Amino acid sequence: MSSHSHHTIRQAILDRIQTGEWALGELIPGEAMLADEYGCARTTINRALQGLANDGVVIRKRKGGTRVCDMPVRQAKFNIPVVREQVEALGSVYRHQVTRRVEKAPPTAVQKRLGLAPGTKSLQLDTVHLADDRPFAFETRWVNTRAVPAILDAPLDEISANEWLVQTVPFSSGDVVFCAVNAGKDVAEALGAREGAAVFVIDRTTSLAGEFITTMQLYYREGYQLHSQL
Amino acid sequence: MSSHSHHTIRQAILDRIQTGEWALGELIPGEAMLADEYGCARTTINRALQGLANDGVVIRKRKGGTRVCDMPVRQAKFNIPVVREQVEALGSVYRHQVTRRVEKAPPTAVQKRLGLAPGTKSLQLDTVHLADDRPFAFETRWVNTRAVPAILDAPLDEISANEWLVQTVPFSSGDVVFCAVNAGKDVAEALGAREGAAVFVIDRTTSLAGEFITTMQLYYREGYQLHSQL
DNA sequence: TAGTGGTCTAGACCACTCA
DNA sequence: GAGTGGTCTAGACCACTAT
Repeated sequence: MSSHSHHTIRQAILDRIQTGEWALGELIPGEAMLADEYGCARTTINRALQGLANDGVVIRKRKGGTRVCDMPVRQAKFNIPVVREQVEALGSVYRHQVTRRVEKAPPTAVQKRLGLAPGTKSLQLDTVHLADDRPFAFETRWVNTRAVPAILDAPLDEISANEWLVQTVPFSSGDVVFCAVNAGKDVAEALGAREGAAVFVIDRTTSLAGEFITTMQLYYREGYQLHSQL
Repeated sequence: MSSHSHHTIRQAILDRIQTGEWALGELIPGEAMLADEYGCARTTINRALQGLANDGVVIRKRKGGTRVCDMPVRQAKFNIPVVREQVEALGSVYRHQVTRRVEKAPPTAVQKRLGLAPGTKSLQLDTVHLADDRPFAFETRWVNTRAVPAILDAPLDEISANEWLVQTVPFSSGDVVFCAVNAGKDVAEALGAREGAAVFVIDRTTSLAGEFITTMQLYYREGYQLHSQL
């Protein structure tokens, strides 16, 4: 009876795919048939298959049936934690320093990203994140003060802009880009690295309800790695 | 009362969180209560909330209720496609070249990763992936021939090892690491880049049913970016 | 121990899409 | 037009855990 849980059935079906019972791209039996085979309700099969579809293992189409994904695209889910938590997870003491704070009209690239009218002022913030007083990451950020005016009064020496935003504007959406760059003079200096060092970068722009909030680049110190399961 | 779809309700609840109706870390009403409020079955509320929990927006505990996640960890889901598809998605012609193919005992680091007994031979493969005959990525790989003996007879000049493995051993699990490194002499040469260039690396080890299949590092050409939504 | 989420069921209807 | 997945419901029981 416990073999009727959608988890169990999902794993059972995955096994049958992995053992090659159904080849890549092949149609697998319909929900009704599987429900009959496993002796459970169709709803349960549905959940199991939706889970597999969500993981990219199968593709489902109404009337088209369910088939094994013929070009399995590996999906990896990453957690992008607040820097302070990363540092503390390493057992180090976190501290941050705001190295620049100005209000001015951003360069056009940033202006476009934030969807601002030309000449609109924004808040530019550079922050160095420290682990045990050694540089851990360097952050350059522009904040759309029109969307989040309250940030001008935030105590950014006590709480990093990132955390302040997370607490104030939670669950905004946006996009992320990962890449590698050679450290320029400014980044190298902030991180205490040599110029030209390979640095891992997270570039992120977030918005809420269609309004852009902030855009930032986070340069991690050398050797940083981002882990995930797949 | 209006729309009873779990998508709609999920969005409605998310809105109520984003507008601050429920603060970070705060308990939100139980399923039964929400079901009553929205005039739908508890099952429907359950689906909506499970979705939000899956996205890290809320945390749910039996008896503890559902509360807004107080330290929102941004989650990003990435697709890691087969290199050929990446190249073709750019509108370029894909080709690959196997630059090294030897069977020998791997260094201890690789031996441990693949869970091999000391001295066990493995297949080492270096591959250059080309886009319009220009280097796109450089791959170094070790394959556990005990787990996948058939690869010794695979036509790896026609199909890349990656694709052959994907088709032969689909949906294996494993882990991924992203990082940035300065190109060494070999990588620089393979990619046609200068030594020391910042290179984006995907390091991946996959296994199936507890047996390690393969481990590889994929070095992308300069300027490569990995995109995602959050 | 009581309360909350987790899940299964049986039945129903709908929406999409392939032929 | 017909077949398949998508979803909602009402009810039931279970499993976990906070108090």
